[in-house]
Amino acid sequence: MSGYVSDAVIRRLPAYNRHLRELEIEGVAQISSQELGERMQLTPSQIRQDINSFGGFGRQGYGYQVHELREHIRKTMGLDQAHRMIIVGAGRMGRAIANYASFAREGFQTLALFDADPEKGKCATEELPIYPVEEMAWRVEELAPDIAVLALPAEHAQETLELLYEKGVRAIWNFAPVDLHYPRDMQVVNVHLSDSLHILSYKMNHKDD
Amino acid sequence: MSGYVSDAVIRRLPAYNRHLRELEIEGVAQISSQELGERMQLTPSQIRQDINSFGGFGRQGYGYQVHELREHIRKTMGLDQAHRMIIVGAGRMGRAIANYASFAREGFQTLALFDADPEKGKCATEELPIYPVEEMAWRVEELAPDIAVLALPAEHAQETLELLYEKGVRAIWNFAPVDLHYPRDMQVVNVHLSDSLHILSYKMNHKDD
DNA sequence: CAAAATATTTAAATCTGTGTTAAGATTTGC
DNA sequence: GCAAATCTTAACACAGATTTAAATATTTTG
Repeated sequence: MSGYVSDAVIRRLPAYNRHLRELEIEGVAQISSQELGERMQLTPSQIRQDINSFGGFGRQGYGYQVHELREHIRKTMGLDQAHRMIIVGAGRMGRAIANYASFAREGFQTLALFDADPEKGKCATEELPIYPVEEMAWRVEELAPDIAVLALPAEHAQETLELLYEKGVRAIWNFAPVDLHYPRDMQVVNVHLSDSLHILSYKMNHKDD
Repeated sequence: MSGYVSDAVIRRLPAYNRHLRELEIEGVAQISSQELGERMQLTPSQIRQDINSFGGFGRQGYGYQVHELREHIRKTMGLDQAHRMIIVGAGRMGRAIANYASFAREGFQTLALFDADPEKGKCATEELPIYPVEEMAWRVEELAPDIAVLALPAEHAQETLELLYEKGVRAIWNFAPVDLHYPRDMQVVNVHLSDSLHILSYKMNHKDD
């Protein structure tokens, strides 16, 4: 049990969490790999192998305890801990993320936004402060966020990452359409919206396969 | 040359397009897999194999013509054609997408938004109409979009997809945190923001690997 | 200008990670 | 206690990435 967790499994962990949460809400206490597989559109064998790789409990002839399994996954993903976020770039995307309530509910608290033009887009009813980028260096030291969201123009993403690294930030959630370079001890996850839309476009052009 | 294009390559196509575009802007006319590999953080061999799989010409002892290669990739991805989009859900995310200028520049035109409460969020300076969801059925027939963006609560995503399918929409860009079921002749690409953030959280908890 | 050296892609072979299948082991429920 | 259900583990198969060898183009040099 509980050995090396492969990349492929890590990418599926959030889906497990999501589906198990639904099951909990529905009041399902236990489930078999067969049934879970149908819901998640995965083969039962893959589910068994996945779950086994990060700590295999599951009772033979019985299935998995929904709550127990979910708690284990949540802990593995670090979702039992609170996270402090800042958002760099207060355009529509930055503000949309800032106000996406479910992140806060899951323990990802947004502390502040930064923008080159802090006045823009004031209309939205938000209680979060928008600071000018010039203040970022010292404010970051003060706020001590552990995650920074990059929702700014591609051309400023790399330099911003470097400043944030200097100030102690070690995790980046990047929405800028650029491939960043970063030190080994920094964690970066990209959300390349444009890429994603282009893949849809590709698939539309190749319905046959 | 030009045989089966693997899924892994398809996911990398947008990155190729992005980097080649940058090279074009910089005025670079030709490039070797070696040099491109450094920029993209891929091994030169992978780049050569990738490019070869979707029609590879590149001149031996010379490299690839930047413009020619990019045009080929753009055509492969269907980016030479215009696309008509509607957005279902006019919350912050929906409106952020609607106003993301670069999509329009790339030929993805947003025609309209739909929302259960069409009055909400009127402050943003937008020229796009927001229609009530009740009108979706007939409006979709009239507008004839080829892509629908789902930026609505998870619980309404599946039924909306089904209605859209009925009305002829065959491509979905899904932002709702749910795994949709859909017919074989429909193309769906997911942007699971929450999942992506959770993966970042996981990585922060496992810096060692 | 021809021949050798260099750079670079192409194509085939190998390796690695991931998913699937199948056999074995454990628990449940009657 | 036995049959059915279900997980666990190991073996197998496949896709994707890397390495190696071969082919071809360009540049250099005498």
